[in-house]
Amino acid sequence: MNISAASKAAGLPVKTVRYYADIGLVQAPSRSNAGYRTYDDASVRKLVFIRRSREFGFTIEECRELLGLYQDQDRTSAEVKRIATKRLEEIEEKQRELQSLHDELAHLVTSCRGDHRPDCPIIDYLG
Amino acid sequence: MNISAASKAAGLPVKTVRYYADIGLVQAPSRSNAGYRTYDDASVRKLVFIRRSREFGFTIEECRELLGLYQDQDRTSAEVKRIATKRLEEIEEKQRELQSLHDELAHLVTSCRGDHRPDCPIIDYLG
DNA sequence: TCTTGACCTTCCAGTTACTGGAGAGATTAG
DNA sequence: CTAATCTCTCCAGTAACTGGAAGGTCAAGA
Repeated sequence: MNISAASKAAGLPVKTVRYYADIGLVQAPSRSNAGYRTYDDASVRKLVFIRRSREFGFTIEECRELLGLYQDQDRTSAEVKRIATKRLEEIEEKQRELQSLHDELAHLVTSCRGDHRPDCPIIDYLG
Repeated sequence: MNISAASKAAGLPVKTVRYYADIGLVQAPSRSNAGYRTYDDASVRKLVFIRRSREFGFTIEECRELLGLYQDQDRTSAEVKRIATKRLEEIEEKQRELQSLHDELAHLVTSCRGDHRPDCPIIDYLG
């Protein structure tokens, strides 16, 4: 499988697949005579694993860690749960921040008449 | 006022204040004989304006736009409201994404026993 | 007066996770 | 055979800073 087939199968851009190989996340198993990267199903599975983990907001380094656990037959589910729980807490923290941001900004937006006059409570508040 | 006094007054790191000058967001009004940047109260007010806008998640370019409106006596509150409303919609979109992410991950975390055995629904789901 | 330490300068590099493009070689279809 | 498509490597850029090196400046104390 050449890189574009692998990238389609994994749902990732070709550039990204190459990038993941560069940073040592998922190497192409081998090269063709012409030097083309050749992928097999196992690599594609790893790429899919990474794509999904990234969609969950795990950083590349967390993906590296998860991938290590994914490939490790002896890992305990406790280790995986620890990482996922940490990530969940980060999401919850982000949600709280976003909520207070939202409320404050929504208040400003509703209190601004939004007409052609120059007085604006948003600017007054920011300045 | 030297840069460190201005940075304290504005609540921003010195590096960031210098950076904002480099990208033409807030120039230091003048330099001392020794070449030190000298800030006045007006610059500090602009820095505070930017810090608060950044805390609201406006990008640097949006800050530039808002700063233009802030300094423009002829701007209408409608222009400001337009930018703030756009930002509010982005926040709401982000909240929805984060919520579905949260629910999915929370489901996985609760379904994982988190013991010393290797079977783990989180890994099963991601892989 | 000298020195010490805090403060200031510029410039370069690194961060995160890619993305775009140039220039060149390989492969495939018609 | 040629044109289109694919692939390669390498370089540079994104956003918004942050860290550090090397060196100039300033104020206070011995």
